Amino acid sequence: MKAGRHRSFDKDTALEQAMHVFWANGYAGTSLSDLTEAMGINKPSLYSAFGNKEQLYKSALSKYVKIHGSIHATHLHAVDKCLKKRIQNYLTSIAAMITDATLPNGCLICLSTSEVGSSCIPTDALQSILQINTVTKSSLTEFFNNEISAGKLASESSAEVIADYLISLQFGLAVMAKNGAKFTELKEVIKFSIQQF
Amino acid sequence: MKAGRHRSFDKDTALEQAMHVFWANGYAGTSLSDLTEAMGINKPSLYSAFGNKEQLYKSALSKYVKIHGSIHATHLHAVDKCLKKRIQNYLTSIAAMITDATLPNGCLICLSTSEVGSSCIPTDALQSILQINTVTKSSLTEFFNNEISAGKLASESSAEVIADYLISLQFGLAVMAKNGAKFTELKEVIKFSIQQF
DNA sequence: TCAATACTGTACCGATCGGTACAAATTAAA
DNA sequence: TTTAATTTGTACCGATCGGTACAGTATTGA
Repeated sequence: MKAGRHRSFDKDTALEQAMHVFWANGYAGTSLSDLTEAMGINKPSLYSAFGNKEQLYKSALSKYVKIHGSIHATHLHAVDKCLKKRIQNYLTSIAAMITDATLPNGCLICLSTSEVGSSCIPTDALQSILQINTVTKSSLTEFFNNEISAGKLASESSAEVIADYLISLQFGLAVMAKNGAKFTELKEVIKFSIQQF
Repeated sequence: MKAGRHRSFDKDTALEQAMHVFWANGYAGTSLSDLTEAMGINKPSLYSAFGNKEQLYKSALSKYVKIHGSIHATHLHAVDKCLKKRIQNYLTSIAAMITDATLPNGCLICLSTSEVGSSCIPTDALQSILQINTVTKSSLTEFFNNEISAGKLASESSAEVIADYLISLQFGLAVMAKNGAKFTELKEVIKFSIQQF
């Protein structure tokens, strides 16, 4: 056990609370007071545990990807279902999350991407955002290439384009959720949007 | 002619420059210094001509809808083309704008909608944003209902759902543009996304 | 018991935030 | 030529921004 006074808060739950604040307000719209209030700690504790606002933001992005970003892809790999149904379940899983009443509306990655190019986003944070989107695109592209190879998807469009289509849909649904769209409405949109498959 | 010193700047071009700043940085990410610098005026001039930051923002939103929001719908009503082609042209027109190198990336309405729910957006501005999206949805719904009545669109989904689908696509493409997507990439996505029609 | 170590709370830092008071400057009407 | 009206630039307002110095308080190991 290390010497010295113990941290009086749980670092992981504090990070989760910070993530929720960024998720609701964006990077530019979040102040340190917003963060410390939600995390239940004061500024020196925040800075000693997480660095600064930008580093906390990057940590929050990572946590978001781990907790709320990666789960949906499991629906894509449910081998017993047809491709169309798997994509529908994938998108529906996202739609459920971005309209979940116990969470902020929308998607943190979509919101962060919307802030790309804003003069308020520090360079390092910007790189994190672009990196996350790059990973998403390449894993979706790989997925669709595998489906094409397996003969489960025949399209004039490349796997890359179809990946872009899915990502566009995710982003679009997330903004719709910000606008107050309900889960049932998004499910209807999803049903309509997957007729190509 | 009214008495008193004349305004030394053109109110309309100043508003247009303010619109570009909000378009690039969002409401929370835009400071008065950003605005006055871009507009080439100082704060008292800004306040006397436009009220305050929030009112200037609402004026910028209106101007955006007028200049960059309403034009695309003309493609939907080109009677000589089939519905699918008209929708493609509509979306392509949007894609061209949100990737136009002479303008900020993305779409101001999409960005504003992403900021809905953030604690930084004043209530009045929020109402403006929601109102714009409501108008878009109802006009698209009306459009699709007319197409259905004219026998040019047969779908299991209602006009409302199809309208939501188009809006979701617009939002999604706009966020893709923020992420650095090129016009040619978005055109491919659009081609894939309109196969239902 | 006593250093050494690590976290907490208070109180502050300079910079910037949105917004304005006020005087100088410019204009049209009297 | 004066008067009234309007805009301009400067210089400022209190509040909040992100960030930190420092003293006090726990805690462990010696």
